[in-house]
Amino acid sequence: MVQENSLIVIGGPTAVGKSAFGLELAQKINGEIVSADSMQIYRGMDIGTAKPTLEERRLVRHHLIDILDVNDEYSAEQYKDDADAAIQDIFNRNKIPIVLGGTGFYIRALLYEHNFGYAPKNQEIRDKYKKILEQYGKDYLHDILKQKDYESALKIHPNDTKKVIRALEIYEVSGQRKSDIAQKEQAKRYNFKMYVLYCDRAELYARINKRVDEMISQGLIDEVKSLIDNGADINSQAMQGIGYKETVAYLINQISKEELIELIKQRTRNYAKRQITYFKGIKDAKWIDIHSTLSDIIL
RNA sequence: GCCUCGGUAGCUCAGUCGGUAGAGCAGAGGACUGAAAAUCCUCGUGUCGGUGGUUCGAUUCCGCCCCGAGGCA
Repeated sequence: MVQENSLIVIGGPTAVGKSAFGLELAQKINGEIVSADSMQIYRGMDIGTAKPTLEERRLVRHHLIDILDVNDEYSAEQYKDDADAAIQDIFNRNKIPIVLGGTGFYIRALLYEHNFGYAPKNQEIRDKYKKILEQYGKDYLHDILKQKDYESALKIHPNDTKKVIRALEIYEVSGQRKSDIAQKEQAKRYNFKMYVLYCDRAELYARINKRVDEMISQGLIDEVKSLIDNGADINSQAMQGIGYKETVAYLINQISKEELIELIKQRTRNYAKRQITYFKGIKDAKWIDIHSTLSDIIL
């Protein structure tokens, strides 16, 4: 499925300025944007995800934004398929795809061979192991994984029950061990040039703080309220997004408005740090300072 | 003015029956192969408010002073 044509990939932590950068780039090189953002994919989540405006989307075509309902589930594997289709479509129209977003896992799944195997989500299996977890504890759960997939058990910390359960799920659904099907080499699926935007930490955090203040004044709270009024499940994947679950806590009077704002800022900062760590792991990426100009880096 | 309770890591606080101190959060670093804005791992020296005294030794006991909260006049 490797393409002859090359695509451009832009990653980086939240609030670093990816969208503006991508918009400018797309217009210069006749490109279209393929979003790699696990939250902008949901309809109705606009303010809290800093989604590109309709105007911006009119200027440059964006793919994989607003394709899901808030209560829909999604996965990296589905993202890979959807992004493949969008990229193919863009190539077919002789334009350049610009994959842009902060969800590193999606980008990696798209760019490199992962061989997820046939092990889709299976709620029954998850519930079964959750029950075991509640009854017998983390270590017991981890011991089960040790018996079934020793190698994976070594890699996954017993406290990381979410990953322990997924490994068990893979084994039970597919009959294969996660450690067996996971590919080590991770061949590229596309020809691409990847860039990660960065700036120093203090500046990034200042940008985040400012952006959160803007989200609040733009009506984040009303956005969450209306999502809920329209039937959004508080426990859905989408509602776990930063800014959303905190606002829910505010709406049921668990925290004050001041606490809400501080909490969103803090969580967003924590998240940005995790993103940076994740992108560091993508070796083919070139890091570029946000203060450099387009011409400094492209072509 | 008097009384009481506080003043310990950036923040909230614990603790030392006298041998110079530790949690949570923040912050930093890391992991991540069908949930990823999720989930998880590692990292804690700071004039223990100031000053004098008792003591081999005080952040811990005593005196005085400063700051904060509350109470009584």
